[in-house]
Amino acid sequence: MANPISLIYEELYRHFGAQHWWPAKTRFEVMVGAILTQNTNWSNVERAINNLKKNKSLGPHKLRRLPRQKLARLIKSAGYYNIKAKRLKEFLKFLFESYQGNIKKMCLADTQELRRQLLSVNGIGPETADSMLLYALDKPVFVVDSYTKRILSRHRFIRDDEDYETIQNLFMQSLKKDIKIFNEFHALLVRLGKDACLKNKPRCDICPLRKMR
DNA sequence: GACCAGGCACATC
DNA sequence: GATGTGCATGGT
Repeated sequence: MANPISLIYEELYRHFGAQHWWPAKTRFEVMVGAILTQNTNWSNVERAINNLKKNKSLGPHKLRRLPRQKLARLIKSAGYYNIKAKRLKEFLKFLFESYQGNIKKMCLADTQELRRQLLSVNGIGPETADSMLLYALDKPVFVVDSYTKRILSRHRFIRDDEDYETIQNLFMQSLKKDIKIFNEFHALLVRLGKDACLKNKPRCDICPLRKMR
């Protein structure tokens, strides 16, 4: 298991410790959060989620009944609120048409089939689909996000224009197919990415990965 | 006031 | 098929 990718994992885990992701109570809350967090700071998403909870709307049936305009108002803090309200409605339409609004049924489906279905929903791209699969449905899929790309390309493990699937395959072929590791690793990469040291500089002297350059 | 944040779809060339 | 643009709030 001594490949560069698993060494990165071990180094980040040693440095930051467990991240306890995804910060949500239910599978449905994870899926809603996955759409709301698109290109948006998590603290803004939390306000939106809390508004949905206060309004007692954070469940498949309740959210489906909520008018789109009302939904948009409640999730305003998450930014792009009109488009995200539309995307949530598209997702709910899929959830009810394919699984009768029942997430347990969704869990029973084949991973690759589910991924293909999620990607066919307008507003759900690879990162959102994979976040749902891993963090809501416990499927062994690695989530690639902008931090993952940036960190790996800064450290010269990938080209900076490498595509999603290639990066995902790199992780999935280098690691044990274990949802706990996939969960923790992605969260650790986000944790590292949030560190100021990597933001606007190609290198940083306190980066826990500096030895691996 | 500029810049950024746990993307994605769509237009245009 | 690559590249550009709209979507929008709240923190630094």
